[in-house]
Amino acid sequence: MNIGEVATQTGVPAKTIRYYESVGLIPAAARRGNSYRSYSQTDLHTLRFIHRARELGFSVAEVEELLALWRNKRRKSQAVKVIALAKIVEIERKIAALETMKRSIRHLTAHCHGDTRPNCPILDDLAGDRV
Amino acid sequence: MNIGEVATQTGVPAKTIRYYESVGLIPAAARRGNSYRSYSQTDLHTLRFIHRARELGFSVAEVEELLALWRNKRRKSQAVKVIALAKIVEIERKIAALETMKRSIRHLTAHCHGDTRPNCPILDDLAGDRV
DNA sequence: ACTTGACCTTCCAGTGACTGGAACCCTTAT
DNA sequence: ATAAGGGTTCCAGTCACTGGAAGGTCAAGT
Repeated sequence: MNIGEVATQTGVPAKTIRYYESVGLIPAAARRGNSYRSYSQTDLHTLRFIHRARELGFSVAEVEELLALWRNKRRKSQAVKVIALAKIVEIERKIAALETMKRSIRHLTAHCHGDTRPNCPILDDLAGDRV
Repeated sequence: MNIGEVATQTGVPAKTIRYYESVGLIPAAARRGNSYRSYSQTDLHTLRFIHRARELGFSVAEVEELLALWRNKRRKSQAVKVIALAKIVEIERKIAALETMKRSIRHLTAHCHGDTRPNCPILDDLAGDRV
């Protein structure tokens, strides 16, 4: 299977597949006629795994770990769960930071008239001119 | 005032201040004795504004807009509010995406024993082997 | 006077995870 | 024969810094 077809089948853009190969996340693809990359069903499967893990917020480095675990039939499910739980914590921290930002901005906008006059508490606050 | 002092006073690292200058977010600083950058109270004020805006999640490009608005005494508060409200929407979208990831991972971890055995529903799911 | 250490300078490279684009090759259908 | 639509490589750009090298400057202590 050519890279384009793999891209549509897995949702991973061709460019990204080549990128994954270049950084060693996936092994170098087999080549047909000395130029085109050729992919097997196993490759497809791997790419889908990667795609899904990336969607869940795992970094490429983490996906590498997960892939290794996936391939290792003697793995401990513990190892996988540790990574997943750590990711939840990380996501929660990001959400908390975003919530804080949102609250602050919302608070600011609540006091801004948003009309054609120049007076603006948002700018005043950013400038440190607390009223 | 030297760049180091400005850094401690504003919370913006010296390196970052130079970077801001290099990308034109702040004007080139005055120089003392033909080498050290020298900052005024106005510069401090601007850097604090930038710092706070960045903390709230505004991109450097957006901070540039906000700075221009701040300096423009004939601005309309509308313009500022539009930027702020758009940022809230953006943050909400990010939060929603993170919540989705979190829910998915939490769901997966709930079914993983996390012990020394290899069986792991997390990997099964990533691989697309839905049970 | 000399040295030490803290500060400053510039410039280049690296981060993460792609993405765009140029320049070129290959295949297939018309 | 040619055009469209694949594929290939490699380099540069994104965003917002950050690290590090190599060197200049300054104030204080010996």
